Amino acid sequence: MNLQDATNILKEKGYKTTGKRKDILEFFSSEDGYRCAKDLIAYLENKYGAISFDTIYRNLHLYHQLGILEKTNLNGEKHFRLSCSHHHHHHFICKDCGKTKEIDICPMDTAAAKLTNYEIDDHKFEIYGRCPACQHA
Amino acid sequence: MNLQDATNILKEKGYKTTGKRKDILEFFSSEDGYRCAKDLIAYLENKYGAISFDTIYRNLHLYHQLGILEKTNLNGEKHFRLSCSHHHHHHFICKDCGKTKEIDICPMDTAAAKLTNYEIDDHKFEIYGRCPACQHA
DNA sequence: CTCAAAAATCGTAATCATTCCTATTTACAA
DNA sequence: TTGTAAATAGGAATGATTACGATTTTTGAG
Repeated sequence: MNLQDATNILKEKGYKTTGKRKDILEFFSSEDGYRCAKDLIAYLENKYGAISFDTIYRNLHLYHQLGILEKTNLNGEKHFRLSCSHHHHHHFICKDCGKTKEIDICPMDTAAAKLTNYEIDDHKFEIYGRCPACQHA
Repeated sequence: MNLQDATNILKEKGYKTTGKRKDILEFFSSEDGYRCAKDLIAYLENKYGAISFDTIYRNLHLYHQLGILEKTNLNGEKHFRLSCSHHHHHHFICKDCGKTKEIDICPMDTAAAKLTNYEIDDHKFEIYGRCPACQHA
């Protein structure tokens, strides 16, 4: 998922392309890992001086709903990153910097076989720790 | 993990066995799945009329820290269940009733091999959906 | 280009889960 | 039984998120 893809999705679905929406996409493009609302607010306040919570959360939800952002919960706070839509995979997530590394292992195929009669909607496989860079810092 | 195991752990570590602590353990013993602070409060208020948040959260944390309760985050709310300490496994979690089913698959071994130089502290593998009972309700 | 309708944003108040604080009560070891 | 450290009460404070009426902006038709 890149900036252009995301903008196309917005247009296709009939959402308006506003300056703030572009800024939010640019923020997540420039960041490489999971970021929370607070991080985004800091980025936008740097440019605009003040920003409404409504704008922040409405757009985070919209982007998540459109599949543009992935969401996860890190110690009680929602975090987002640009979707990597090319293929299904999971992530190692650094607890210090939020950066991620793709893990191409997905245990769902074998797991689903053991869940006959269960309706499966979603799953999560995440590994938490510290990336090489943060271990040295 | 059963009620007796949990009580023993408390004693061993020098924590006092109070009436409320026993009630909390009984609540989680009687429930079969992930429950949140709100559920616990409802249960205890039924018995005591009122209960301090402090008591609820302090004890939830204590039990989690002692390995008596497992914790997970379900739509921004912390949920707990009695630890199943006999062996390492993961869970299917019903979105409707919170009940769980053990999954004996853990992808960590193969995943860790792909993360040399990464410090791995923790991992989560959860499957979400609806259990057979809730599909019929 | 202009204008109106719909959508988006603003500023702020409200909500909800959780944490924190001080006074009081309780468990339990001596 | 008694002293004391630990636990609880009751409520205020915090922090993330949601809600809402008023205002502004985007966009597309004319």
